[in-house]
Amino acid sequence: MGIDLPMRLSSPAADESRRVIDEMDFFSQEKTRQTEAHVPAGSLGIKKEDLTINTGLNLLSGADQSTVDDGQSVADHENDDEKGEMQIAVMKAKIEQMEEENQRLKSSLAQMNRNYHSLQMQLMAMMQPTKRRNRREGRGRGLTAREESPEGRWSPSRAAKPSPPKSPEHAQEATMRKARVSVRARSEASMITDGCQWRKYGQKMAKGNPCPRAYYRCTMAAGCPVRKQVQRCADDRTILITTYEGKHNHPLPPAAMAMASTTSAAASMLLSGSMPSADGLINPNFLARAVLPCTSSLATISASAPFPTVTLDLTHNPNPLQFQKPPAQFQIPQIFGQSLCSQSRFSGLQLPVGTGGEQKQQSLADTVSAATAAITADPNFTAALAAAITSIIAGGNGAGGAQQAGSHGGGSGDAKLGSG
DNA sequence: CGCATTTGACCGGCGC
DNA sequence: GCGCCGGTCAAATGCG
Ligand SMILES: [Zn+2]
Repeated sequence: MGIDLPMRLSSPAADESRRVIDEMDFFSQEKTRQTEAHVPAGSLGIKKEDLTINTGLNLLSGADQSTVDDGQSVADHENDDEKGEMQIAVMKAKIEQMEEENQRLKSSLAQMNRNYHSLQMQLMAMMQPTKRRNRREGRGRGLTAREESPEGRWSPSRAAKPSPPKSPEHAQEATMRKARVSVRARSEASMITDGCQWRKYGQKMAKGNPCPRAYYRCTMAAGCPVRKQVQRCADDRTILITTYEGKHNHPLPPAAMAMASTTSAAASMLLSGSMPSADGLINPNFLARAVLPCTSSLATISASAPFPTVTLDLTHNPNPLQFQKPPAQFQIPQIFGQSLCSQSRFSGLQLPVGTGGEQKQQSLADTVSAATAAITADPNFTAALAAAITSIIAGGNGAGGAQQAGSHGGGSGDAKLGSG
């Protein structure tokens, strides 16, 4: 019946299943991260995604079956009705078995999907229900009674600051959140393309700077806490300073991945300043090289600000200003300072930036993306970085930045920590 | 119509 | 307490 379905389903079905797997993977991660959250037994509908998934499975097993069947029938050819019937019976039995298994898988998947959607619902519920309180309702912001709980919106970053950490886990998050990574790159464009989608939510005139500062937030996923601010250097307007804050909530496109894991890695490491002494000897060096393998750039850590800030300098700018910039730096940076100033594989990084509007798609060639791509291109680095970060973070105090790096290089993860 | 950007108002922290 | 300042919000507006 339905068995003679396409055998060519290979590509589309495979695609489908792959996507499914991705989802499940993501789901599992999410689940892991959210296990603590209590599950309100609510009605959650199964969307068509379920159908899609099931269909895919059916197709797969069906195709398998049909293939076998064809072979058999051809081989047996003719005569021997009994034999043929036997065969048919056997085949039917097999088919039934397959169907059973299919059913099991189906239900299993359905279950998983339910869980997934449940979690998603919870997430949505956490993000949206409060929506916005009517704050500037009557001109006075706090005047109107707050009917809704002050929580509910994606409070984390905001609320994390003043309130004391409730658990060590939170402490870790808070620490991470404080971290910032700023990237300075040469770019004509108003904003560098880093693979993420950003929505502008504000713009201010900086004090000593004629150029305004723009505030963006990540829109790739609902509730993604990542923010970034973009500002042009006052002295050299060709230099764009992008400061990232927070960690992404969701899987990232490959282009953004390296960037994110890089920054996240740097941040994580720097924040874990309390690195265990033994490891401390090795890790910093490794990370120093890992974070920006062969870049003619500088990475500095500034402790002057309330939050630790990692600055990646991709400008390769002879301009002495940036070198003398921060008078108050930690001693840690020497590690970075040294090891990061070398080689010049990236020297041409100046940035092609399509000033014309049409090249948008190619504008991936923006500075950061270039660096990112180059970094990504080196599997060894990625894997090693992932492994390193994962081990450090996880071993240290929680899954903070490991999430990104880990998810990326996860597969080939355990590469060459010792290669350096 | 739904989305993103613009833009003035507002808030909390900080220094005076 | 007041005002400045950096950061954020959300109505209005623009755009596809
Ligand atoms: Zn994000």
